[in-house]
Amino acid sequence: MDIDLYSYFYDLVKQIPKGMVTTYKELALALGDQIASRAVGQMLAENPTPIIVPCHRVIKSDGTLGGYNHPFGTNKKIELLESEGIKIKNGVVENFNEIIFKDFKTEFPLKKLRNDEQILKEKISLNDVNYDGIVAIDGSYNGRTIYLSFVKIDENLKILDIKNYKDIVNFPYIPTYFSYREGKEIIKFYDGNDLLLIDGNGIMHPRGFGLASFVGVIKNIPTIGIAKSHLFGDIFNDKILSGNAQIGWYIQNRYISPGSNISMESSFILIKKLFKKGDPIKLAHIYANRFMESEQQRQ
DNA sequence: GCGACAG
DNA sequence: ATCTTGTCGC
Repeated sequence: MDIDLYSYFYDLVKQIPKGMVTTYKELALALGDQIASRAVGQMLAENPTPIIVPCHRVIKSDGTLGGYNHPFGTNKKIELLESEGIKIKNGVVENFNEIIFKDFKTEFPLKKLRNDEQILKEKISLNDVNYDGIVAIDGSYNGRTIYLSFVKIDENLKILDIKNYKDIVNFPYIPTYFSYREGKEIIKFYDGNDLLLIDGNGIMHPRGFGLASFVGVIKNIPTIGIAKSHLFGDIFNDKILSGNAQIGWYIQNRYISPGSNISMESSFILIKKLFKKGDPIKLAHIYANRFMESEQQRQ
């Protein structure tokens, strides 16, 4: 399923009738997961066609207005809402409960993605396989444009090859749904039989299926997730657990987990070895940024 | 009121 | 990852 979540979302916003409002949370629920609330705000901020897509009709769950991307900011939002008959007092919408629109016609796309994951997740293997080389991957973003770098390295972090790709993403960043933003892009451009080091998590994920697992299963190659911050699991010294089961490692302030086609133990040994020389994701990040800046120079 | 929230 | 249209739980 390759959904353009931006388009799907703007179509949802168009359903809010004049004279009514909805909330960021209700739109997130219509997408299929409340965790997308902030992404709703982000997509509204990027609304390419204000008024046509009536983003001014979206307010916060407590009845206050929330932001508006306009030189006059929230004042413009108030003006638009009042012109549609909405009463606002002290920055709060009156009769909030009577005029809140919740009846979206939707197929809950994020729920669909979660269902699809259940099938893919069965294909995760934590058995070691052979691979050609090691490739570290990172993406830099400017709005909806991604600049992706694939940096082939040896075990001493010596750079052997660099490949860069530029694309427009069709999915916002939503916590725990990072696969559908960056993973789709990695899958689109990567071709080979290397071990991939990916900026995010593998099996160390609330649904056991993070970005590195998504890529590892779909490409059927070994992948390791390397995250800079904590998403899921309980840290005990250098191990990260979910219940009794180990799901990852905490090494040098990084959150490491196998994606697929590699064992927990091999992930540890390889990452330990690489980290003695440096952080491969940081390396890929430098090249992704450099690529982004050089492309922007070309304008 | 402050921190979480993979990037 | 950027540079700010959220929500929940402590």
